Parts: sequence; C-alpha cells; structure tokens
Amino acid sequence: MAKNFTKREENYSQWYNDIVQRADLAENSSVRGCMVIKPYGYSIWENMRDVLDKMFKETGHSNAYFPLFIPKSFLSREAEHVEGFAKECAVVTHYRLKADPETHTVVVDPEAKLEEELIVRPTSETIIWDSYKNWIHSYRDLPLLINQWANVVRWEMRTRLFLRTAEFLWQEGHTAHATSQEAIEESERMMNVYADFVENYMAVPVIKGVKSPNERFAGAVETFCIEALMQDGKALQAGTSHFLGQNFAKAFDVKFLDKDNTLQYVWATSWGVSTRLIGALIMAHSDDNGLVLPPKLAPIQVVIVPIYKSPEQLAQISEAAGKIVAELKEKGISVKYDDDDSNRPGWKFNEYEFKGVPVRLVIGPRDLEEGTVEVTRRDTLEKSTMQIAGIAEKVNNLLDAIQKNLFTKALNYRSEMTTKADTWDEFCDILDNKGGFVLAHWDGTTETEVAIKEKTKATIRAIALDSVPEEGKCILTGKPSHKRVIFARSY
RNA sequence: CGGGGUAUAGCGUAGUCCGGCUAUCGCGCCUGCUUUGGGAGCAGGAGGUCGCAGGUUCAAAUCCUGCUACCCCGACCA
Repeated sequence: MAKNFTKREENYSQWYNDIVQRADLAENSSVRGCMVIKPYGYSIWENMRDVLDKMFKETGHSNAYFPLFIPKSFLSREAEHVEGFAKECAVVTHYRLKADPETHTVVVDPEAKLEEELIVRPTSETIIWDSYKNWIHSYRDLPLLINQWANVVRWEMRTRLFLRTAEFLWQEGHTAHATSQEAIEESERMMNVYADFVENYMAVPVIKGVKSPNERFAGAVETFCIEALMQDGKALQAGTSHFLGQNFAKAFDVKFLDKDNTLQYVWATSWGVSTRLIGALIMAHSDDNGLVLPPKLAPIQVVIVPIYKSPEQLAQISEAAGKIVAELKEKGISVKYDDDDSNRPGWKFNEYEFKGVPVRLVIGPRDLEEGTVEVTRRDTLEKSTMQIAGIAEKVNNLLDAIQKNLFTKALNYRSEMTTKADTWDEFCDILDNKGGFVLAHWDGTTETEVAIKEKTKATIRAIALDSVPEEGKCILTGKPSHKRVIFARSY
C-alpha cells in the first residue's frame, strides 16, 4: 500500500524520520540541530498549545513573556542549576557586524564586544526570578502563577526532529508560594494537568511519579514527571513539574512579609512541556502506513474526497459534499473537501493516510445514486458505507471511538510491556529482548542507579506515585528495598 | 573532542579504482492530451560553478595538496 515507506520492525528510527518527512511535519534547517516546523506540524502544536493554555488558565495561571537573553552572571546564582545547563548554552558575545571590504562578507565587529555576555535561555528560572524579586513583597502578592510560551536553546550534541532539537518551543510555568505545602500542591496539580492532557487529548497513557535524585531537574528539590512508553519499548519523558523549594528565592533574594510580619523566602515551582510531545504523539500511535493522529488534536479531522468522471459529475458531488461539510462544521468538526483536480483519488487516499487524518469520506457516482458515502477510519483502516442522512452524528461518534481506541491500544501495549524483574539476569534479559518498563527493587542510592545505567543504559524513569509498598532486594546490590521503581531505556 | 565516512540538478543517485566524446538514471517540476472507486499513461520540455581553493596534464567529477560542510559510531543529553 505505502510505497518506499520504512516499516517499524525494519528500522524504527528511519520509520520515525520517514513519518516526519512524509506527513510534512518538519525538516532539518540550515542551522545544525534546529528544525523548521512546517505548517501541518505547526498546526498540531497550535492545537496542543490551545488546549494546554486553556487548562493553565482554568487552574489560575496567567501568561507573560520574559527575555530571550539572560545575563551570564544570573546562571551562576544557583549552583546546581548552572552545573546542569552550562555545557549546553549558546552565548552572545557581540552586538554588531560590519562589512569586510576585502572578502565582501560581514564579520563580527571586534569593537562591539558586550560588557557581559548574554546566554540564550536554556530555561527561564533565573531571568524570571530576577523579576519576581521586584514583584513580591507581601503574602498578598502570593501565590504568583505565571506561564510563558517561548522558545529555548540547548546546544545538544545529537538531535532528532521533535524529540531533541537545539532550539525548541515549549511552555514554562513559574510560580511562587507562601508555603512549602502550597508549592508542592502546585507541582502535583500541574503534573496532573499534564497527565490529563497527554491521556485525554494525545491518547497516550502515562505513569505519574517522581524522579530519583539523580534524574532531578538542576536546582529542584523534587521533580514530578509523567512517563510514556513508545512502540519500540523505549520510555519518553513527556512532561515534568518541579518543586524548587526556596533555592531560587534564596539565589535571587525573593522574600515576603507574612501575616505575622516575618520576612520569609518564597517557595517555588516550575513546569514545562515542549514540542517533544509531537514526537511522543507520532511514536505512540503511528503505523507502517504513516502518521495516526488522535481526533482531538488532528488539524484535519475529516477529509472528503470526490470521485468523478466529468465536470458535471464533480459539480453534483461537490453539492452533496458541501452539505456534509456544513453539517460537520456545525458540530465543530474540522473538515477538508479536497476537490483538487491535479491529484487522483488514489494519491489522495495515501496522502491523507500519511498525514494521519482520522476519518476519510469518499463520494462517487455510486454514492450519489444511493445517498451514501464511503467512510474509512485511519486507526484500523476499516471501510464502511453509511447513509448521508445523519452523517454528522455518525462521524462525530466515530471520532470519539477512534480517540478511545487509540488510548486503549496504547494502554494495552504498555501493560504487555511492563514486566517485573526480581533478579539481575532477569532484568538484563527483559531490557535486551523485550524492552518496555521494568519494575524492580532498588536500594535507593545514586551509586547503584548510576551503576545500573552504566551496565544496561537503563535509568529510573519514575518512582510511581501509586506504587504499593513491597519488601524486596535491590536488583543489583541485594540490599533491602521497600518498593519497586520503574526502569527503562529512554529517549 | 576521538574513530569512520560522504559531498555530482529540488531529492535520491551512476560515473571516481584505471583521466578522454554532449555527466547517467529515477523521483519531483513545467506544457499538452487522455485519465480519475487505492500513489495514472503517453508525448514534449526546463533544470548542473560535479562542496571550495590551488596544483599536475594536451585534457580533471576522476589524480595530488589544502580547506569547508555534513552524516554515522562513541563521548554528551537536568
């Protein structure tokens, strides 16, 4: 069916790249490691952004915007933070170019050197907390609940479209609270918002948990995370929400007077998801025929393809299609009628399958006579014939069914790919031959976690919030452990 | 940064070892006609500083030297 398309089992990485390319989502740019997000890919991001933005606002947050550049000195205010990001920062050293008459090119003007270098933000904690210092004086100023939609730059050595790029789009929430308790609740709330979004809109099941100390965000006291499992058995961190304690408040000297007139440092959180979610979306559902999109995020939910032999016939079909388009739009369904004559129907069928459009309607002369339409769902590729009467209701139900089916399929897959391991050999065997999440006991030390990573490339993806206490022995050291944690190889 | 590799039309490529005629083929693109229920067919056409700079030679995509860019494996990836 799909020509020249790599199958998942042949080469999973190549399959992923093929999908990104053939679905016209993004491409590599002239700047190493930076991608161009093309209109179709960007419209998926817009849909994600719109849903998340609404969720953030419903939980009391407001949007703001902070500078792209951060004075170099800010990075070093919080020791662990600079340690975490220093090795991947882009640095601005000059502010002017000049023409070089000899080479007819532009060169950096050596006289335009900045007093203090500027860092292109890898994340905005520092520049934001520098502002918060001026915004927060009293307990009445708290909580401060801000989000920003922005781009950030992390100079990654190896990049992959959407999954890891040198520049990416994301949102970062930064909140300030009067008490530790409140800040922890905020971190958990936002982790839950993320889980809600990823499960109910992206149709990707996630594990909610906390990171081990070793995997924590640089400068965080606790990192809450949602972890998803991809079709090749590797884990993907889909979103994180950090409880930052008073670390940044102390680094940027952000204090407030409480009701008892006592000066206190504020408590902080930060949380973010990025265009990496598009990578997760692709890998979670797509198949050997191309992209598969959950209806709730698909830029085009329904495509209608006419089949005709003459202009007169096309006119008749277009009239019937026009009515269907109007009915579907009435229900808030995004629909495209593709009567472009330069491509034949077969070409269009393949094209929209690559692009993951959830439902395809086909109307030809036969349907015109019988008042029917051929309906094909992208997730199962099942075809059926439906009466045009009441089509909007039926399509709407079908979109719901597809959304549910994608989630169920992904959830079943994750269940099959979640395995308990009680011995080291078992643990290694699962990682090498099966993949997926491995539930195993761990003695709780960073040394052991690092040793396991070195031996197997597997890391602790999460300590699940719903994990049940269970006595056991650490998979590597045999020391006592009170619950299982989730190991996996990851992106 | 260490190891390996590649550079020829928008994309993918042949030719390079062993120098020689108008640089090969496919996809895509343009024009026309016929087509249209699963990636159409035919005919015609456009498109190249063979990565850059220098050298050897009657002659360089091909040989030599230098440079640049990119890819893969490692290192790195809170």
